[in-house]
Amino acid sequence: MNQLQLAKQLKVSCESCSLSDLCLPKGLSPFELEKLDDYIERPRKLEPNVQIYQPGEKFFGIYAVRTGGVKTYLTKKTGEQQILGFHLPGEIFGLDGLEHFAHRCYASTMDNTSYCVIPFERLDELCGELPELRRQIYKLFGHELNCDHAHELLLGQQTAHERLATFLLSISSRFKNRGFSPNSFMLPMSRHDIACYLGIAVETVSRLFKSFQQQGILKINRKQVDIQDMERLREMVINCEDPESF
Amino acid sequence: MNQLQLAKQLKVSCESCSLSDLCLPKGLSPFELEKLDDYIERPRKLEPNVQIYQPGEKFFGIYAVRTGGVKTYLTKKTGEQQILGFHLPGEIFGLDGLEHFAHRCYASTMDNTSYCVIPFERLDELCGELPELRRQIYKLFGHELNCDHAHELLLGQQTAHERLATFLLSISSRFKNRGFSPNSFMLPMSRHDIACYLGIAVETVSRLFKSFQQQGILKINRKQVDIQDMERLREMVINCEDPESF
DNA sequence: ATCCGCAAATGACATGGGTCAAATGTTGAA
DNA sequence: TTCAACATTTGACCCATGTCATTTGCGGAT
Repeated sequence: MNQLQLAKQLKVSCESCSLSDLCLPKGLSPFELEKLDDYIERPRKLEPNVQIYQPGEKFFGIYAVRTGGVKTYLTKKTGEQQILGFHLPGEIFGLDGLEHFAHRCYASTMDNTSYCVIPFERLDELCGELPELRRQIYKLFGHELNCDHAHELLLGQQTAHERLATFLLSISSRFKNRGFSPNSFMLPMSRHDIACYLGIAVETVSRLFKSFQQQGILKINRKQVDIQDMERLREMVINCEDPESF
Repeated sequence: MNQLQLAKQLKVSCESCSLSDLCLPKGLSPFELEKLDDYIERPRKLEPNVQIYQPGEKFFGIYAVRTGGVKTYLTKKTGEQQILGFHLPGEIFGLDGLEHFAHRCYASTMDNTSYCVIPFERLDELCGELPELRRQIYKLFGHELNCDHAHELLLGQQTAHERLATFLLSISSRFKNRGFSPNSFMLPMSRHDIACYLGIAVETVSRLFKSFQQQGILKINRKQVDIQDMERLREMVINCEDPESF
């Protein structure tokens, strides 16, 4: 096998990627997809708890998670962090770099993780030619914004148990969308990260998991979650927003 | 004066708008500006507490505040709202509609307010031709996202007095950017709205204003704020983020 | 001016969830 | 297998804020 063939094999192909209908290429025509495909870097692999970027670092492109999980977060000088989002396979991150073409937050892996990088300059050039790609970018962007808005509602107005319920429903529906069971899944993040995302203390997360379990709403063993009463979980969250849609 | 001249006079001109260096057109060439200008609707005027859009409503375009002030918010079924952002003259809102081409949150005036609407379909067409306009849009997107991230940090990790200090610094620097005094300004929103934005109770806002005043940090009379010790205010907020840049 | 209605401030009290400390699990390295 | 380091759980205590009730103040209408 010569170099060329090898390179071709190694090259990531969006078309063949099992996540392509969840990721950026969703809705693009084969022609458009091929053009985009040429630009995407081969997946990178990282171990758990490795930093991908930090504030001030140059923005190169949009990241797409293939396997594992990534968290994005800000920190206070005193060290506390606020996790902004968890990014599961098929989801993207890195848009925080768009304002100044430099990142504003941190991104780290939570697990063994592989991801693609879509170089932004190339993507932007393509956007000039492909209206459908532009639309896809807008959608992606609007989705990020709406996720952040839902997170603000959670942080500003929900009680601790509402927050945890909202969180579980969100993870559940994201697994479901990806074809996995919505009732039984493995959380990719630590208790500490959950607490940090929800703006509550780790101890509170522990106590709430115990309480949910005692009420027969779920079974939990380390990171394995089994939702036993989805309806009760939904009743705990009474926003005007439909959590399914985030 | 014939109809045509009248129409031309009424037509809003970005070029002549005093806010143009804060708003979308910032950084566009005169040629690009003129093309964009043709599409922008004349400013609309509304009284205080009028709803501009609500969840589910079709997304027509990006809104730019000319005078007054606008708040965007989500609500829980129980009625509590979470204010997502305050939008002052020269600032934009409405990007929550990008995901599904329908809005996901509410937008209401807080004051007598006038605003422009930039029809999105036209804007998008122009984006195909004008790379510099695309870049401007990305910057806008990124800025919105970063503002929301800072808000999440505030809601998740800051104490009540840190929140109020952060809020005052943000408003102050936004007035400053617009050429007004950073030390003396009129808040366009009610105590209730401040509380709702900060995720705390109205009563807490009252008490904190009193406490800040007793400490000689500021003077406050209804909506008139005079910051007397900006440094102390800054010391109260110890994030890794520079609040000036939001 | 006076009155009305709403916004803001104030006081008294209650509590959700934070903090601290200790115990218990879990994992990975040697 | 054992140990060390770290994650998670549990318990006891308490404080920053929320809640509720009342008062005060302002601004618009008459």
